[in-house]
Amino acid sequence: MNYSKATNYALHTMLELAKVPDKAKKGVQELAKYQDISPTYLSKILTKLTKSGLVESSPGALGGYSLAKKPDQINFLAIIQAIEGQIPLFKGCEDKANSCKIDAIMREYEEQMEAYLSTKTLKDAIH
Amino acid sequence: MNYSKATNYALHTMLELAKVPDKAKKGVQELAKYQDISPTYLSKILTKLTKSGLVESSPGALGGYSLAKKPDQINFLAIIQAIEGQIPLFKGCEDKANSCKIDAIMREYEEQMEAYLSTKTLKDAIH
DNA sequence: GGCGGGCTACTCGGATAGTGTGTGTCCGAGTTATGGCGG
DNA sequence: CCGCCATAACTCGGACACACACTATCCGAGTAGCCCGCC
Repeated sequence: MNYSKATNYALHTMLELAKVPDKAKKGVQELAKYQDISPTYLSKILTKLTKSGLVESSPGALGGYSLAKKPDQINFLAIIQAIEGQIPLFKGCEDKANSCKIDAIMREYEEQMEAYLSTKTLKDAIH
Repeated sequence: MNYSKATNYALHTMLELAKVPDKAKKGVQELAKYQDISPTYLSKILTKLTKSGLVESSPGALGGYSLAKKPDQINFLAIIQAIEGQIPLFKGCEDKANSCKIDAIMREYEEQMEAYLSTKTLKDAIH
């Protein structure tokens, strides 16, 4: 139970994109070199971020990626869920109906965590 | 990123042990049948719980497992960490020193989660 | 000088391994209550 | 009737397959800017 490396890469990549002024484009090569990973792998991560509507891609020469929204409108939860998926972090006992208190506690726990991550935006990460 | 099935089994097993009055013993066979898993596998889970000091085992005939403490003294965090280990759920950038704001946010997030799970005990799960 | 085609740099997406972890099973060893046997 | 011993039931721990997700790479396809040559 821990977040994948891809989530870490995604957060740092988003932070890099947030640092440049006003949605400027950055190429995968440059972003990958910053974190010492292969550009091809980072490309797959960026694809997920694009499909989630967090970044925008410009194909062709001089292309690259840029933020789709302003840094203060992108929260951590959206980034994490874009990579990890929206799977619940605890699969309770589906069969034994609703009498299971454990499920209730874990579900409440999950909601609280999502609420916390929703309040943290990229703007908070740029000091 | 989600909790393993073993954690789910562990929580339900602990809950079963908490339901019987005053630290009564229960065999692995009985506990396993309750969740439709093999007794051998559940035995491995109970071994981890024993090493963490959450349950006590009685070898020999008529042996079994029982809670080591009272239900209101066993919180969810202890059970989860006994199974999952105490690994941090987010490995930040160790090399790039302390300037990384992402690490700070995620560390704070982790602390808040542990604080929440510490307040929930087995007693809360028995209604 | 203007226009079009090839070139290049970049993203996009799928296919494909390697690797590690979680899941589950099997087997032998150690431990203790129970029942039987002999004294 | 009492004590010793074999047996059974259970836990304990390691070793071992198997499946799946994560990680990472490679390759082909598509797209857009740039340069060169032709008209």
